Amino acid sequence: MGRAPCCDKANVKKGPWSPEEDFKLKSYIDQFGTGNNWIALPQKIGLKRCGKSCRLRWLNYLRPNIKHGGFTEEEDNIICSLYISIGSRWSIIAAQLPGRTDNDIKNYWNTRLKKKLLGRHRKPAPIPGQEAAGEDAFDLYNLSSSALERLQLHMQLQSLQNPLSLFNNHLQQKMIQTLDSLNPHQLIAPPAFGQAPMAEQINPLLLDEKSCGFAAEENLQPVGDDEFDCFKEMGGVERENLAWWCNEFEVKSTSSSSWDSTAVIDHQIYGDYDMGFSM
DNA sequence: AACCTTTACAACCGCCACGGT
DNA sequence: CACCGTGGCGGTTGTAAAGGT
Repeated sequence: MGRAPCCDKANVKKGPWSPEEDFKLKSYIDQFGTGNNWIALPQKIGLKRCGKSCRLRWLNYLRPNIKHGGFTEEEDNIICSLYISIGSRWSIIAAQLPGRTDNDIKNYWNTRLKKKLLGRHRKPAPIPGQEAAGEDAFDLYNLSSSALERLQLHMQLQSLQNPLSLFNNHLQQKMIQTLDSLNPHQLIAPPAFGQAPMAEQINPLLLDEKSCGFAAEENLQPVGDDEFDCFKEMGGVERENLAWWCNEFEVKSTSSSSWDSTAVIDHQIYGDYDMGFSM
């Protein structure tokens, strides 16, 4: 037996909110508050809406000091930094951006930022019979799409900062090949791990006050024991083997090397990714 | 002008956590 | 301790607008 619905679906209006509905909801909440009961609220004010729908409407559009659109470059930086480190925890990300809602940020990421930063991945044809050996090979395919996306994004950011390092590192090249040719039957051979960056270069990518100025804010949950969620998914990979992932990532909020995709085009690092997206 | 595709964003859905009973 | 109701969250869908052919 399934759970009971939160409201009577048959008698509930769906779709876009009318100005009248907005007015009813807003003026009631302004006057009486939500009463800590969203489910009962629409009945009180005579709205044929689900309580959840009322809550969403209020939180995303009607409550005071909500900003829509016009994301600044600084906000872009914060969203990207947090997405890399904690993934799609939009509510946490939204908590760092006053006036922004998780829904807004999620939409913005999915429709614009992601394309701007990652480009469009041209799915390659599978290569028959190509398999890599190695007893400690790890299967990138088993990473979630979110984790892959974050790895890819991180590599992109690293290339922005230090384009030459990309070509000096065998593993990174291997990873790029793998991301390009990924299919369910392929494994990647274990790379040579003697080329990890020096220890002092390793930055666990925790966003600190110095670089971003928001790590100390109370709403930001710790990213974990100085590692990325996406790295945690690679259970079979030894931590030190991933050291190269952690080349210092500096939020480039002060220089011209911002998140502008044109910088990436110059380097032509990812030929398989269309970085020509412009906003 | 008509049609098709892409983009942007509002809204819905279902799952999960939590507090009250 | 189990159950229930609710809030919160992230993923997904629907759709209008914009752009392209």
